[in-house]
Order: sequence, then C-alpha cells, then structure tokens
Amino acid sequence: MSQGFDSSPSSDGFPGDLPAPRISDLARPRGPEGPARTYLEGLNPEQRAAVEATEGPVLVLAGAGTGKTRVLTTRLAHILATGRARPWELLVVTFTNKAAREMRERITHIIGDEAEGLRWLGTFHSVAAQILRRHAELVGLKSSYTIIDTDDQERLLKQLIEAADIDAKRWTPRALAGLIDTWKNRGWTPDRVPQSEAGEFANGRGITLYRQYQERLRILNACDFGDLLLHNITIFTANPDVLADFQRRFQYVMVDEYQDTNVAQYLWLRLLAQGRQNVCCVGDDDQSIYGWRGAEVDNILRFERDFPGAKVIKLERNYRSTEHILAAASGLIDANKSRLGKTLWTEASGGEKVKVSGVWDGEAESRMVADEIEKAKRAGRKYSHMAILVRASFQMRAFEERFVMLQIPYKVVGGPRFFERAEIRDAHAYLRLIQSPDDDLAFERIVNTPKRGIGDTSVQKLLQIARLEGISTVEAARVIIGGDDLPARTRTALSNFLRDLDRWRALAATTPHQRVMEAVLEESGYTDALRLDKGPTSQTRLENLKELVQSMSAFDTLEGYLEHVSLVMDLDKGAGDDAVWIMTLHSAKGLEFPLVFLPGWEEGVFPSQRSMDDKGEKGLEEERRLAYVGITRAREEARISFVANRQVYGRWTSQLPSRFVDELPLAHVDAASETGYYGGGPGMQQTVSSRWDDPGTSTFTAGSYDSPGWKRAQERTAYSEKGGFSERGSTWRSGGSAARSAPIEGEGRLVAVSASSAASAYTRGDRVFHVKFGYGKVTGVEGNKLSVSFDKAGDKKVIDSFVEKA
DNA sequence: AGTTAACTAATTTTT
DNA sequence: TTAGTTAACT
Repeated sequence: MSQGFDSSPSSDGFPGDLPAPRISDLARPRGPEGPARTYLEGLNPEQRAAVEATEGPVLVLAGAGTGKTRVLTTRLAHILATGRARPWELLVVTFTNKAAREMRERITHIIGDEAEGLRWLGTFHSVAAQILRRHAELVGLKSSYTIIDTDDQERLLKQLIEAADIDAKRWTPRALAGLIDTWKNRGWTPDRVPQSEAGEFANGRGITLYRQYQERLRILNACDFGDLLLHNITIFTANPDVLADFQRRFQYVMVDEYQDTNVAQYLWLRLLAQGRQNVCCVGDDDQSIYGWRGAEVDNILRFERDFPGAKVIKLERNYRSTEHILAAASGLIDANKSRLGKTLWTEASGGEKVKVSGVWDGEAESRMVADEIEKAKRAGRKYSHMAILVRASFQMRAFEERFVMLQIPYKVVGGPRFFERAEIRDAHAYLRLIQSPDDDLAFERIVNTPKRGIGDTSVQKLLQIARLEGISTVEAARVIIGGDDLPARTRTALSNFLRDLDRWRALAATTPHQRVMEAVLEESGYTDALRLDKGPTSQTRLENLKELVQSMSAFDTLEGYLEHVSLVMDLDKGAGDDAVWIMTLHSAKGLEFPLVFLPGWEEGVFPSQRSMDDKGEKGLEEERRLAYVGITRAREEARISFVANRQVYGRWTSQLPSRFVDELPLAHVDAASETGYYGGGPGMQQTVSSRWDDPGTSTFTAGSYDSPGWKRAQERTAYSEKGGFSERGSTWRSGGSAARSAPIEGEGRLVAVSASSAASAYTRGDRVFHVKFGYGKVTGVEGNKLSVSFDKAGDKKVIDSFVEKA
C-alpha cells in the first residue's frame, strides 16, 4: 500500500542518512526477556505488514534501498519463530549464490542454528537441481547426471551444426546456444517451440538441432542450466503425484528479485506455490535489467491474476540515499511508461546534489574521476566507499590505466569468473574424466591439452568411431590404439595418455583429491607447459591453479567438489583491502556505496545503441532502469559524466550527452561548471566550458548540460557549425589526441601530468624499475609515455615519472 | 602437427 | 583498438 498518513515522516524520526538497524542488532536479546520477537522492532509499518502477512499470496514491491532483504529474512524468521513451519518446509529462492548465502547468514543471526535446516533455500537452479536428482529417471536421466557449462554446450552444438552440414561461421554455435537458451527460458521443450520461431536459425533447422542437442545430452547423462528448470516443469506436469508431494512439502514459498524471473522460473514457481498459495514474491519493476536474458517484468503483473486476492505491499521509504539522489533517480525513471508506479521518499533532507559534468574525452574523464577520488580520499573517505559503475566493460580500461598510473588501488568486480577461466576448466576436465571415464566432453577438452601430439584429425577419427560404435570416446581410443588407423606416433601418445588416466584414477581411490589434482597437473605436463609459456598471463594462471588446489580442501569428496563448482560457480576473493570498485551497472545491482561515479552517459554508450536497435522502446526503458539502478546505488554522492569524443573500437567518435542527462530533474542536479570542480577560483573560469573549447574547433560552449548549448547541440545533432567536427556519430582518424589533451595536462594539477612537460629522459633499451611492475626494459618512447616490457608483469604503458633507471 | 599471419567481430551475464 | 579465430605455411 502506498504511504499512509500515519507513517509520514515525523520530525524526531530516524535520521535519514543512518542505515536501518541491522538484523543482527535486532536479533540480539535485549534484557532478561530474551530474544522474543525483537526481530520485529524497527520495521516500518509497510515492512511489518509484509513480514506478518504470512498466509496467502503476497507481492512486495520494494524500491531500491527500502529494506527488501531485511523484510524477506525477517519474514522467514517470523514464520519459523511462530511455529508456522519447520525450516525444511520453506522454499526460498534467489537468483545468485551470493544472495542465497547472505540470506542464510542473516537468518542465522536471527534464529541461530535452526537456519541450517533450511535445505530448500538456494538459487532457482540449485533447488531445481536437487529436485531433479530425486526424479531424474522421469526425464530419462540418471540421478548422477552432470551439469554442463556454456563451454561444453557450445562445443556440443558445434559438432551438431557441422554434422548437419551447416556453415558454422554463418550460424555460430554461440548463436544457437543463445536461441536454445531463450526457448528454454520460455519453458519450451523442442516439441513446444512454436512454428513462428522455426525460421530463426539456419533456415528453420534450429528446432531439429535443439531436438538433437537434447538427445545428445540425454545420452551423455547431462543437462545444461536451462534444463534444470525445464526438466522440473516436465516432471511436475507429467507426474501430478510428484508435484503434489512437493506442494505439500513447501508450506511457504518466498522469492527474491522477482522482477528477474523468466517464464520457466515463473511456471516452476506457480506450479509449486499453487497448492498452499502461501507465496511471497519480492521485487522491483524499476530494477528489471535482465530482460535480454529472458526476464519478464510481466510476471509481476501476472501475479495478481494467477493468485487472485493477492496482497500487494509497496515499500517506498528509502533508507539509503539522500533526498537529491533519490529525487534525481525518481525523476529519471518517471520517463518510463510501463511502470507499476512507486515513489521513493526519505526523511533525509539535504545532502549533495547529483553532479553532472561534461569533459573533452575519455582520458579527461578518467583523469577527472581519479582526481575526485584522490580528493575524496584526502578528505577522509575510504577507497572502498567509492565505486565507478559503467555500462559496458570496455569503459573500464581507461580508469584502470589511470589508477595504475596514480597508484590508486582498485578492484574490478565481475569479468571472467574464476571457475570460467580456461585453466580451471581444463583442470576440472581432468577431474571429471578421472571420476567418470565416459565423460566425452571432458575428454575432448583435454586430450591434447597440454599438447601431446594428438591433433584435430586424430580426435575427429576418435569421435567418428565413438559415434559409429555407440561407445564413449575413451573406449574408442582404446580400440584405435590397437589398430592402424592412426600414425604410430599418435597411437603412442594416446596410449600414454590413457595409461596416465588409469594411473590417476587408481591414485584417486587412495589419495585426498587435492593431492590427486596436484599430481595430475604436474604429471600431465600442464604446469610445465604453463611455466614455459612466455605469455603475460601464464603466471596468473599458475596462481589460479594453486588457488584451485587450495579451494578443493574444503570438500570431503571429489563428487562433492564437482557438484559444487557446477552450480556454485562463485569464489569470493577476499575483499578485505581498501580499493575503489570498478564494475558494470549490472553487477552493481544490490550494492551500495557512499560515493558513486557514473561515467559515459552518452547516446549510444548509455543508452546502448545495440539495446535500442534490438529492442526499441522496450530496450530504451530497460536502459533507463539501469540508469536508475546506477543512481540509487549512491548513499551520499552521485557523479555523472559524459564526454564529447570517445574512442570506440579504435575510431574516434563524437558523442552526444545521453538523453538520460536531460531527464534528470534540474532542481537536484549540479553542473560541474557551477561547482567549479576545475575552477581555479575567482577570475579563473577554467571550467568545463572552456575545456570543451580547448581543441579550438568546437562551438559547443555550454558550461553545463542545462545551458542552451548542448540542448541545441542535441537537436542539431552536431557539435560544430564552424566545421570542427562533422555530424554526430561521425568518426575521424586518431592522431591528435595527445596534442589535444596537452593544454589540460598543462594545468599541472596531477602529479603524473606535471611530469609530462619535460622531455622524457628515457630511450629504448633502458632498464627501468616500476614500484608496481618491477624491472623491465623500455621498448618505446612517446613523449612522457613509455612502453615497457616488464620481466614479470609483461608489456605495459607507463608514465615516465613512475619509473626510475635501474 | 604446430606456428604464424591475416581476418573479423565487438553490451550487459545471476546459473 | 584488441582479442580471438581461422587459413596458409613450415
């Protein structure tokens, strides 16, 4: 329900910039009466209503920073504390392992060890995997089925595409994998894919390939992520008794991040919740940013239809951000048409306005951000309280380079995850093959990794025989080394490999698995090959493998370990050190920081051109939600920036400020020129406006986005009348970028820049030392920038003032 | 079989 | 621009 009169802010209320009391605080027994119901204290009326509405369907629309997770965990504790259900009778699903873990932790704080009984608390996929283990035979699998990753998936599809004599370049395995995923996300088994979709891949052969793929998976006793849900649905619909059993078991169902559910997840939930109808979904339509992955915001709208009489509770009181930040975000999201309509409010007044600044190019942008970070640090802020949130990962590099130069500690969140790295997958493939000799996909992956002289043609022969005889590839290998289909050298290599495998398998029976892993990596020559590899990443890979061996010790059995990595692909690296966060807007969802930088707010970058091209208005609205997510991550300060020129894919492109900048309500925004970030004081109007003029060609003199300049510019879709730069989106060759930015550097505000005026004292061939990268040799000199080939860290570009002669 | 040189594509990514 | 993949060479 929307904000009632009685809950309106009172003057002596809770100071808005304080966080809501922590669950852990509330759980602590207060006084002699013990912990009874203390968890309900400090909830606002809406939160409390959501917690206490345990019976019947409930939809909680929880805006950003309104205590959504707190409501969910408290509600769960409430159900348990009041004896409505036992821990194992609760189904609680999240999207990420992280969210599941956090929820488990928070509940443990409230109710203690009883939380261990919550065996159906987990991600959609892990819960579905458990259910599938019990009833795998109903979809033609054994309960020992393996879960394949996207890598295996694509390799399998590639084989099928080639077998069907389809050009795998025109129709890539990846595209087919994407298509099949989409179909599975919609809950479509091969026979359910509508005719209208038939033409999607390789002139209508997509469905046949899908069917073949499923058949291959069944033979391999494997399934992919999408199958986990889909098989569950198949089991439930074809076996009402099984479904009824689970419906009876799950007394209460709770769902986090409901706006991110896809159709398959929705169907799955509906089936399970339909029995008792005690289902509570928590979500925020304004934070739906995974539409491209099959999420259906419509699921929120359908909720009331599928569960008639559902209670809808809105959480709109924000405990995270200041008034200005909230108002800016609200104003922006207001531009979206398809919304359920929530308005966040806070008791916190004042705070800083959202700062918006335009700068010349990406380099200037990273310089500005780094500068502000140093300033904030000097003012007493921790690095770890600051974050840079970008639309796409290519934007990260500029910041990283700058930070390395200035020695600002940073950490990139997201990116290639640990378990997805090639070396880790290779290591796992060895383990899988040791555990189950007929794991063909694992065999194919490592049969020639490291290189042992078994080439592509030989592997193809193996596959052919395996296919023909209906045996596993390993068995086929055993057959082929007895014959003369392969050159003697290859046969020897193959038989050596098989012998090694047998030996490791024997070893695994008697030895702790991490010892086995070590032995395999050494004896297979894998680590040796890496040690010999002169590539810049080989060192990191070796370290990753060490870490892998480390992480294995937490598991009693190899089986347990492998099950874990297939579903819980998540290894939280110690986030202990004080460092600035750099990540995408997507991976920032659910996090918060006192100071948030939002660079790259330019048409085409954000909103992303691709998104708008593919999905039109819908895509744009999702981009806008992403912007909303970005701003609402900030507790105290949000700083948005855009550039006039950006180098994309090696081309210089002139950029227009994002329409989102335009949509921010003026009353809550400060243009950088006015706050005078670069202003040197009175008389020195060295502000953004003059920066835009620096190259001396643009007539774009707007000092801020709200002055006539850039709105006009936007309408004209050109920056320049005088012929400086051509039309918007036009590109020109690089070459002058260093020269253009020189005057800016000339201000000498930055340490690194101040050194730039002097000619470099280094020449090619000099040995140098860098604090971070160690010793290296200069391979090139460009002004004050050196290209250095470091002994340990590989090739880097550094500013000369950061190295010394060695 | 393995190396190198040319070619090409290029968001976001929970499981 | 760069990374990743394929085609031609050794």
